[in-house]
Amino acid sequence: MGLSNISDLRRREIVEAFYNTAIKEGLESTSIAKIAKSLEIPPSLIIHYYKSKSELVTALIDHCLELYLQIFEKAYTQKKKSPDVLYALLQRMFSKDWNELFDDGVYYSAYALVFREAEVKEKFNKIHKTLRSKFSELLMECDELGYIDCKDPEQSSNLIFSLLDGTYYFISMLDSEKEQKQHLRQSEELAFEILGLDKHNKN
Amino acid sequence: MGLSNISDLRRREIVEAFYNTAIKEGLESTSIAKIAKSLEIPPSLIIHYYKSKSELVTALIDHCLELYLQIFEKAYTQKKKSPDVLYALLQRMFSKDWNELFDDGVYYSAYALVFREAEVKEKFNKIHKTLRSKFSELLMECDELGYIDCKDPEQSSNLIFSLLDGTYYFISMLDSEKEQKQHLRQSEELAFEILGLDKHNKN
DNA sequence: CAATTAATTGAACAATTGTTCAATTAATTT
DNA sequence: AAATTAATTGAACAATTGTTCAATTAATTG
Repeated sequence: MGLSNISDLRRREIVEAFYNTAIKEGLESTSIAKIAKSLEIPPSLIIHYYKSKSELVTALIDHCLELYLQIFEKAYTQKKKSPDVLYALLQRMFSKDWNELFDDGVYYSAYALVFREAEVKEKFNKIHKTLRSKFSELLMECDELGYIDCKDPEQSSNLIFSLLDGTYYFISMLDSEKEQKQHLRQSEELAFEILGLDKHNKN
Repeated sequence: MGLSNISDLRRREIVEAFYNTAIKEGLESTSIAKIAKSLEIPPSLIIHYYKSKSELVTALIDHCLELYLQIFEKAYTQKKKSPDVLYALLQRMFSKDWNELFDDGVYYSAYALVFREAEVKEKFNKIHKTLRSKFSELLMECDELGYIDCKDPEQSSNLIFSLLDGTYYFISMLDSEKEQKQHLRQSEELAFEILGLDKHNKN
């Protein structure tokens, strides 16, 4: 990472403090003063690195989306053979620990901005499309190897992501972990079906 | 509706002004003063009807969820035979006009509170479970009539809702209506498949 | 070391936040 | 019509909001 000079370090430090404060207090009710307090610096120093609040919010969204992207990237580079990658990835995607890699509260707050700020909409759109097309490529490879039965990889990718996003959306409302896991299992099963795979008869 | 006395009317009026202001300005940056301004009343009158801001937010969430519920309820009571209801409902659910019945920006902002306020979490949970179980009942009826092939209606209901929610989540990031519709069509198709139905060969 | 650039501080700013309260007007009841 | 209750107003509140700016300290360069 090219965080050479002290300026870039401070900038990152500030955004991370923003992120951590937002987890506890909520994105919209996290003020510059609160971030400053958590870093034990004066608020004016924050404005020295980010000219305005909205610039800071933009930086946070970039930070979040980058983090989100990295979580996926990591999964792709773990194993070698495409089918192994796919199998491991699917299993992780539809699991609780995957979900806990990232704070959903902050994420949804940021997501709400999509409806008012075109720039934010674009950012989210870009990341999600990247994720889907990467997954689509993986599906294509697996299909060529005869590991899955997938006529339209792009479509399957979309469906699996929609299913995934919708599942996380729903389980966030649930209190019991048991229920959450049950829903994840159901969705995972359907994901495997979409790909013409039987989860427990890995062939 | 039992909105007899002037007090209840005012209360509703205030919440609706809140909702409408939040559509434009965002939920979190809609202040009591702004709501008051839009109604041309002093802020103190709002606090007279809702003791605090958080009480007002609670009322808005109730309003939103009620609205959301009503949209579904309406669909159930339109036709008589279960299969017709199901077919019409599915088609509407996965359509753009359905999506436009409600402001998603406000909805997601409210949803973000799920992660910090247990009370809000409970409310959302309740509504969504109600919706899913109602739909599940409908599936059961349709299955008994041999219209669909559905081993586990509850599970199918969950999957279809997850798919639906995830689809709306994604298309909110898209600019072009064409793309949005395409994704909706894909998801709708899968929904029909889940139920063992062929959309265009209605039998 | 001197000079320059960058980082940090603290005081001050107007505007807005949610909320309180006493005073006034309007509606309802006796 | 008088008395009581409810609705509405406007002024005031301390606290916090984002932001500016001049002054000071620290780091880097010549």
